[in-house]
Amino acid sequence: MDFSIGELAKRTGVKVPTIRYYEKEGLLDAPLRTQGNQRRYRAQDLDRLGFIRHCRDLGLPMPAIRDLIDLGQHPDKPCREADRIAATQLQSVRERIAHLRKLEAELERITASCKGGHTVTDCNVLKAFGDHSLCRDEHAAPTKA
Amino acid sequence: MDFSIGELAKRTGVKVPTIRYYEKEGLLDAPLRTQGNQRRYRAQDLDRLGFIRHCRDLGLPMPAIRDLIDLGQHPDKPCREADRIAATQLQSVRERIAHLRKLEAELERITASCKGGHTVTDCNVLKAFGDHSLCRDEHAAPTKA
DNA sequence: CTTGAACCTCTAGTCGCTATAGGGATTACA
DNA sequence: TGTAATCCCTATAGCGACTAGAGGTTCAAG
Ligand SMILES: [Zn+2]
Ligand SMILES: [Zn+2]
Ligand SMILES: [Zn+2]
Ligand SMILES: [Zn+2]
Repeated sequence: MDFSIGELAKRTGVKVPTIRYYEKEGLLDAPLRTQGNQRRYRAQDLDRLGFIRHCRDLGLPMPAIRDLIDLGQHPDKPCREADRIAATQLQSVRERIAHLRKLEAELERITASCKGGHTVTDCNVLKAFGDHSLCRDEHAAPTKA
Repeated sequence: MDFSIGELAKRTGVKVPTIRYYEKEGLLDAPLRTQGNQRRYRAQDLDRLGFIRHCRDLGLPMPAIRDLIDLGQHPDKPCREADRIAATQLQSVRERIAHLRKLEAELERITASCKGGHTVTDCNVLKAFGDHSLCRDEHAAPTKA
């Protein structure tokens, strides 16, 4: 019925210190304890931790996961908030892809700029790294709004 | 000839605390000081900071930038190391893009799973967030080697 | 009952900055 | 020369999501 934190870790693939961290951050409820102060979990904790893990694997930040857990406990609330979280995350992922694609293009150009010389002086890679005017596009990190 | 840290910040777009941080981390040489202990920079520092900024805008981690700066100061060294840094960064960017594309696909599916009901119970978004078996693909974060 | 694995709390480190506090220096202008 | 505004200094703490370690306690198997 009840199981230890190590057991929970084994069943979910989440490391033990991470589980304790999630509890401290309020994503997992504080479980019951043995007389010797060790945590004992139940099936519902397994579900909750699986939910958290999957959300993390989708890249959601912890505040968003907290909000989703809240929603799951108030099933009569409107679903707008959950939808908005999904849409926001999708947008954020797309922005990151767009940014990385610019970096990819410039890095392709830079790696190609090695002219086969043997020394740093002969090679244009270092110049390409240092000189943005050689770049085709802007590629600075977006201001994380 | 010489200019203050604020002036350097203005000319490069790098914030003042960031400049001090780069100095502490050994990317920028410690500049001369006024009698009142304020930093005074010269043209070569401007170049160096520009180089650093551009590398950061290309996503390079600071150790790689340190290595590139070292190479720039020993122009007779072989260029292999610079080429390797560029190739490594390109590969890393491509892996991140591949990962984010998987997230994008799953998040598209999740946002589309809102069936138009008004409450959390009616809406499938929360279920989709919690249940990886509904996903088409693996999408866990790659172990950052 | 003894052993050894697993558990506990607490602290600090990761990365690349950014923000704040509490002071001192420089500069411009009267 | 006085003074006020603006700049600069150091040192420390915080961000996010963990991870690693120290130093000590409890549990379960034999
Ligand atoms: Zn080369
Ligand atoms: Zn560039
Ligand atoms: Zn919905
Ligand atoms: Zn999934």
